[in-house]
Amino acid sequence: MTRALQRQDFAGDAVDVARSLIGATLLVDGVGGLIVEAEAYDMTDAAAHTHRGPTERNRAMFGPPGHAYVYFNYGLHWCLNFVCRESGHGAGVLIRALQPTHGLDRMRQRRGLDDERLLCAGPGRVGQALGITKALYGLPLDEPPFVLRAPDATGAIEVIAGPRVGISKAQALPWRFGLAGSRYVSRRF
DNA sequence: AAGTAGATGTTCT
DNA sequence: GAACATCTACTTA
Repeated sequence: MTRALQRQDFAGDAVDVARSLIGATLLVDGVGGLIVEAEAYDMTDAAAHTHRGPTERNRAMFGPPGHAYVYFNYGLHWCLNFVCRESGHGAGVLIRALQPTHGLDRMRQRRGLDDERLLCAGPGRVGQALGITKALYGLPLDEPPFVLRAPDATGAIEVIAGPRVGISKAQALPWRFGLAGSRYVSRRF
């Protein structure tokens, strides 16, 4: 059994937190898996929702670390982020892909798909598979329905980095992190 | 294998 | 009214 992540584990820089989350376990109501892809966003970064300061939508990102920031994207997809740094910094990590380990049946129901590899390979897919909605907005990550556990330390975790996906600004920053060799990432690095 | 179009609704200018 | 931290289905090869 690995260590449960505490709110303090999210107090660091978003880039550091994103890297350290690769290999961690994320469950929502018992459904989820290993985080194999995540991206960092920060107020100093033109691609971030928080770049222009606090708004109604991004309010949670300016709150305390270790909480959920959920947003509705392209009119279709719910995406899950973890708030980082101390309050006021507008930093966070977008969960982009999981290797499914828990509640595969539930994921298949919600996704209407059989292929394990496509259940959580992308932020919108993660949102659908885990049942992410506005109801989770601002909730702490160290309490139900969330379960977050540190990566299993028995195996070395090889993390690779690259440019983020689907943004039109700050494209050069290598703030996308992934588990090397994983077939569950949304795209190759 | 790679590229394009369409869906769909909230946020911000 | 444009942009948007995306996904799917469909085309072309």
